Amino acid sequence: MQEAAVNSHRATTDRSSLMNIGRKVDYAVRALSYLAAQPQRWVVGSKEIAERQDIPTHFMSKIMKDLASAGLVDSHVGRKGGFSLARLPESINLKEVYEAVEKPLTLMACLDRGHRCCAYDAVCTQISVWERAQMLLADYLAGISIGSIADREGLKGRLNRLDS
Amino acid sequence: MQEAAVNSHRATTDRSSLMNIGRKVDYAVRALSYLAAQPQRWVVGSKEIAERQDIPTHFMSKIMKDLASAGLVDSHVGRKGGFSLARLPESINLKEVYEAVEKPLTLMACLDRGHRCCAYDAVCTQISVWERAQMLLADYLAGISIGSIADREGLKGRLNRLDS
DNA sequence: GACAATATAGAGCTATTAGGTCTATATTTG
DNA sequence: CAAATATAGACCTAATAGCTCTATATTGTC
Repeated sequence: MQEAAVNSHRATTDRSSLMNIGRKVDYAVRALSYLAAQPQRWVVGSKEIAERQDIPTHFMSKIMKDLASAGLVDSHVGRKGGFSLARLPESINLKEVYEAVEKPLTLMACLDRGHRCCAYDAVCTQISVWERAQMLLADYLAGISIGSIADREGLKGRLNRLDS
Repeated sequence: MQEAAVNSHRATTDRSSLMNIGRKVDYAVRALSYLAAQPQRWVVGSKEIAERQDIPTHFMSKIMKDLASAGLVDSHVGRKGGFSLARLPESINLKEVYEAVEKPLTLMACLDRGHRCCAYDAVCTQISVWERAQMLLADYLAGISIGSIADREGLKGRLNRLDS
C-alpha cells in the first residue's frame, strides 16, 4: 500500500495544455486561407472548402465550429448556408487561429496556470528560458496574418495544375 | 469494404516527430544543470542527482542513457560509478539537450523528413511560416547553454531554504 | 574471490490525446 | 413540405507520455 500523497512536490503533467501544431491547426489555416481569398463576406459551403483544401468533412465541421465560437468566421445555417470570414483577412493572425482550435499557446506545462504548476517554480533555473522561447514564438505567430497566406484556388487545384 | 489507398494525398500524421517539451526535457536539464555546477569531470551517482533535483530514479536512468549516447555526459559503471559532464557546461546548449532525449526539433509534421511529408508541400502557402517559426525557436535554444543555468544545490535544497 | 553498488537494456503498464467518424437535431431556402 | 445545410455531441482507434520493474553486466572494496 502506497501513501496517498506520495510526493506532493512532483508536478502532475498536464499534456492537454501543451503546444500541438498538428492537423487541426493545419486544416483551420487551410479553411481560413480559402475564405480569405473570396470577395468580402462571401459565404462558402463547407463542402466546397473541404474539397478544395482536402480536409475530412466531418472533422472540418468541428473545426469550423471552434472558429465560429472564437469569432473568426460567421456561420450561416440552412440551405445556401456556409461560412464567411468575420473579420478582414489582414486582422486575423496565426496565434489567434491556433488558440481558437487548440488552446492557449503554451510551450511547456510549467508556463501554464499562472506559473503555479510546478512546486519548484520559485527556485527553477530554466523556467525563464522557456518563457522567453514561448514569447518569441507567440509574437512571431501574432505577426502573421491569414491575409498574407490567402489561397483563392485551394491546394488541390494548384497541385493538379502542377502535375499536368 | 473500403479501398486500400483511399486517399494517397492525405498525409499520415506522425506525431512521434513533433515537438514535446515535457518532463523528459525538464529532467534532462535538471540533471545536467546539477552536473554543470560540480568541479570539472566530477562523477556524481544517479541517486544523488535524482534526490537533489527530485527526478523519478528509474525514469532518470533512461534519460541519462540518452544523454550518454549523445555524448553530453560520460557514464561510469560499477561501484562509485555515476555520471559526469562530458564537455564544458558552456558548450552544451538546450537544442542539443532536447534532441538528445527527444527527437529532432520539429514544430509540425510537414517540416519533417526533408519536406516530403505532405503531398501539398509544393503548393502550400503556410509551410514557410512554420519553417521560420521553427528556426526562430531552434536558434534561440541553441544559444542557451547549460552553464548559464547551472544549479549547484539542486531544486530541493533551495526550495527548503525558501520555506524556512 | 565474493559482495555490494552501480549503470545498461529493455519489457511492460496506464491514462490521455490526436485525429478522426457517425448520428441526431435544428435551421433555412425554394 | 423537402432538401440542404450547420450544430451538438457521442464514440472510436492508434499512438504517446511518463512512468515502473526486472534482469544483467561492470566495477571497487574487503
